[in-house]
Amino acid sequence: MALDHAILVSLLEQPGSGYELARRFERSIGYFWTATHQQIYRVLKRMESDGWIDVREVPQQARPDKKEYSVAAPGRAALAAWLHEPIEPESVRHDLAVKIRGAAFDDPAALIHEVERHHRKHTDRLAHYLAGERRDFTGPDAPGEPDAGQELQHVVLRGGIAYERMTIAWLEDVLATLRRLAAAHGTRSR
Amino acid sequence: MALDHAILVSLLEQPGSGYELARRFERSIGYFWTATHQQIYRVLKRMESDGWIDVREVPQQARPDKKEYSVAAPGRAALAAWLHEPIEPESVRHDLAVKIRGAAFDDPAALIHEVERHHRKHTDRLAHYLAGERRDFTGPDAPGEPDAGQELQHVVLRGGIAYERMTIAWLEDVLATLRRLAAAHGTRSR
DNA sequence: CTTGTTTATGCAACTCGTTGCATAGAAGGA
DNA sequence: TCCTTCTATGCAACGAGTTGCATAAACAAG
Repeated sequence: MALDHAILVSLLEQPGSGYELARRFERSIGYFWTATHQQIYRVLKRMESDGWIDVREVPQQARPDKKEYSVAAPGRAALAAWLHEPIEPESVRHDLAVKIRGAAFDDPAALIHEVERHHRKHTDRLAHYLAGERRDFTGPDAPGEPDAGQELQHVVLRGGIAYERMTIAWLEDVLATLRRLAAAHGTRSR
Repeated sequence: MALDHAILVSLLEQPGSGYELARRFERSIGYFWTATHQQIYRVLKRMESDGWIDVREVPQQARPDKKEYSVAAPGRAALAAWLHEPIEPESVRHDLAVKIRGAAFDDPAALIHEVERHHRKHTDRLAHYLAGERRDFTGPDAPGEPDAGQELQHVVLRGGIAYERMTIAWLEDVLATLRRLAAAHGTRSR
């Protein structure tokens, strides 16, 4: 049930509306947690009725009004309590690995394009992370003396970068294996 | 909905009961997909009524009878169809990263023990994977001429190994960051 | 002989996540 | 003028995943 807490952290870093949160979940928070706008609105409603967050109606020109949420004291306490609880290391859900093992019962060569597509996506994501890192942390426009929040955001981003680099290298390993199998199969069937 | 397909792959690699599948999901398949026995029994029931898998009652001595499932032709066809569909790269769910960013609004030092605990767990898991790799693929008792299925299982296992190594290195980065922040905080508060 | 462990299967209730759809104001282009 | 896009919020239904509990046969330990 960490979506609650992910939203609380995001609102502590910067108050905002459900819509703004949804966009953050496509970017920075989305590096390690995904959520759709429906999920977010539902959780916001629940947390508001529980008194964890406050709402403020913000009239806007040139666009619809929005509800800006910010964390209230009980929400902060709930987050602190969660931070002190131990959690289990994440459970993995890797569809592509299922496909790779499944390819043994089908045509391994047919997977090559799919794996190449994933390789491109992860390469793009890595470039995006690295651009964000230069912009916010290591580039010339980055703040000179980072505070604790920035240090922690940076170490999480470094995790995302490490993950993408590892994944890209592994996908290249997968591709080499699939191509070797495809070649061997071609030889045998002739 | 890839649990169906993960089960089909596992049953193709080796037919078995719901209980046996649940144990595989704690081991090899569990490297990239998790499932509880309730989930597994429920899906097995559905796939059986859809004609994707066949059941065989197997009487056993010294333990309760079991139902051994194996993949039927329609199940194999369903798996093949899924293999040819493109899938989106996995969505990440990393509670620990939420905690790390949340620590900016609490005490970063309080997270150190939690991160150390995760570090130990991942170190154990890596050792377990490496033992499995030696046993099944690179050790002296491993088969000399691996078939396609074994090659593909090995490349997936190499992915698990790469993931654990990357995670362990990142957790060390996180620990160094937390300790630096804790020391700076201690200095400032004096 | 009772208690605990392993194998083996399952129901019920609940929460979480996904998908499809609906509404609505404002801006910009065809 | 109509169509699309962007901002902004939300409902309803469904499917996936989790948690707690229940049953039962066999064996091992006390």
